[in-house]
Amino acid sequence: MAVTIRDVAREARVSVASVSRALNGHASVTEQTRGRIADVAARLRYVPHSAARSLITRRTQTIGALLPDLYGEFFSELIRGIDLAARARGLHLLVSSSHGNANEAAAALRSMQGRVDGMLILSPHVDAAFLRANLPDSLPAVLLNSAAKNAQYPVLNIDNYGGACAMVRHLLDAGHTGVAFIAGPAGNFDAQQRDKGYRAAMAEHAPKMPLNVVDGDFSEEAGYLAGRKLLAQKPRPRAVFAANDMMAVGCLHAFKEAGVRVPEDIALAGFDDIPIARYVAPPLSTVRVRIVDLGRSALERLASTLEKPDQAQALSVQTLSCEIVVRGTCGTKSNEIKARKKIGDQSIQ
Amino acid sequence: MAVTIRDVAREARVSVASVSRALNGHASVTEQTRGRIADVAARLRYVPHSAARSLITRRTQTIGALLPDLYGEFFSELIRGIDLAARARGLHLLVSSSHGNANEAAAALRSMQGRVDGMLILSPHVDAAFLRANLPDSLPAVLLNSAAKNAQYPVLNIDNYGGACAMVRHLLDAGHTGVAFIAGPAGNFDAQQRDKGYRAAMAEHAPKMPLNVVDGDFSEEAGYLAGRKLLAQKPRPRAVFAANDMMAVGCLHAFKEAGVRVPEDIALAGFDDIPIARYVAPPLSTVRVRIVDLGRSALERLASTLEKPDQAQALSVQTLSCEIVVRGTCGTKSNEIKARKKIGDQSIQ
DNA sequence: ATCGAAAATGGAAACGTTTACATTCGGTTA
DNA sequence: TAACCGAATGTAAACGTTTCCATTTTCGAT
Repeated sequence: MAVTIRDVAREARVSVASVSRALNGHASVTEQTRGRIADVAARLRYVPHSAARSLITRRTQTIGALLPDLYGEFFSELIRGIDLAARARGLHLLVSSSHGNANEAAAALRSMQGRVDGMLILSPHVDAAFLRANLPDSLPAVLLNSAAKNAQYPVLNIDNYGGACAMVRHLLDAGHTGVAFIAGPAGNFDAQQRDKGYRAAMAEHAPKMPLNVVDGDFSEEAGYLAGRKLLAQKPRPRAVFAANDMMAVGCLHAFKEAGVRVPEDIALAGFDDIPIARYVAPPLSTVRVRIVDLGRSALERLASTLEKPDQAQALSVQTLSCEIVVRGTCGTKSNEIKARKKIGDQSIQ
Repeated sequence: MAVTIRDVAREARVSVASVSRALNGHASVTEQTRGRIADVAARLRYVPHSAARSLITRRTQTIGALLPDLYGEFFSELIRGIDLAARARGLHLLVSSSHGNANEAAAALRSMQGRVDGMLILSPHVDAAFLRANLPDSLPAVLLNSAAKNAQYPVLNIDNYGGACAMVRHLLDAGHTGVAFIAGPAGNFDAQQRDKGYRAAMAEHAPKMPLNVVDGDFSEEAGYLAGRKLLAQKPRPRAVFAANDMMAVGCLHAFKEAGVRVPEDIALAGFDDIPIARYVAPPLSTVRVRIVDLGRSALERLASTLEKPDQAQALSVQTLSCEIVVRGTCGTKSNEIKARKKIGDQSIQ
């Protein structure tokens, strides 16, 4: 049925070994025979059977991406970044969402076993114990936005802390005396780091102001509710920093609904710079995360680990910088394009 | 190194054949031995080597998705739908974007050869000739939003035509005497169908009104330029229907910039219902496409073809219905949630 | 008890590669 | 010319499964 290496060998009057060598660019095969073999292979439309090849080489040329979900612009961009880098290296990409559920994640991890040369794992929930239980030691992996620094895997994080600091500081610099914070879900690593950034910046630049944190869970709905709660506070906050953009958008709706002007009455800022941020009215000031770069870097990190497996460099934690984007909601005069401020180190430790 | 079926067999004091049968749920293996084997396998953390299995079964349990790009909410949602259905069936998902380039698409197709049991191909550009040249006959595939109805593959389309008709009719019913249309890129199948829908609806419901089509390419920028062009027309159009939401958003900016009120002075509508549509001011009326369902249906179609390969049902063209979503920009009083109107057949032909 | 059929199990081939090792073949050197 | 050497090519083992077929076991019927 399908044409195999044997067919090519027979047709080209050589052994299968020569075909293999010729097609894989090994040395020690005459230019002439190589040419003949290539011709025959092309004519027969020969495509090596990848399973057979993987069986003997123990390589699949595929990397797996385990995501908590596939919903929303964040994952879309992340996958795009990963795909970009993967294609540049001739690697295939096997994606799987785990729906947040730990059991499903474990199952996904197990079923990817043997199908991939390495894993990219993005899950705010995975801890070292989970990985030890479900990832064989032999399978290289890179963790994204993970708290598991104790693990034996390289970790790639967003500079949530630095970004939050910078935005809070920007709001304070703009003259807003009090800055409230809408927090993210409790167990989420990103949310925790942003919260820490808020607290640190307040402590440093407005030590006398009380902290003002209301709960949230990264959803638009939670942002809306938080917005209403903030409006009900007796001395109304002058500025609000939401732990992500979707909550900021919900909060903005609450403010509009109540007839509160943004940014005149209350300044507002988010985190992530999702596309929607540019389109709400007024456009949302936020902290930009270069998600595509996150995906790309993660894949490149993994790929280099794959190429030289015994490199100790793998064990470090890298942090990707963010930048604040000033648009309409935070009450600074500056224009969106000009007022970007680079923050954060490219890499820590 | 890795534990193989042999290790399990030795440990359980049976032959490899029995292990294989036990683990694959074949009949004719005692409940007792099955149990013992399962225990040993679990204890040893045995995971079958998928390449070895694929080699002999000629199945990979993986389907490939070829996309023109991974940019934007459309693909994100599509992948989500595909992943949802794939996981439900225990299939893996290999994604690859081709960057629109035909050569790259061909390369991607070739390199997926043998790694997948079937392909989902979304590309407004692929035609029958391309497929014949790059897809082996033996590889099942489902085409999405493709014009290639002459091909030997099942096709799944969005009801672009019906959706456009319905929206134009809605605008006319709302009392807007003239409806202009911002077209999409010339070679794009979706764009063509939406254009046809516009013309058909105009011909049927406003036969005396002249057609009014300006060029576009699905980008926000093109929408903005088209908006300015439309404002410059001597009898200014009363309503504008953009072939997709991004152009509608750009158009909206042009209108706002010129101080033209929407929907009082000009009504506006888009197509796709991307998330941003809800957040612009006023919220954009549009035609909703249930992208997740498109992905899900495509995968299920492919999976059923995989299960019974010789079914003739494969060759039909299926069309997924759209619904119009009335929000703020089209000058109807109705509320977003209530005013959805189901249109289009679930399936044609 | 014996037989036979059915059920359970085992042996070994096959899947399509890569690669270590063996062989052949020119050509160069003593 | 003999001996040798390196390059080119061939042979066959190995990778880890599944499955066909053969063999053994079980068990009910005679």
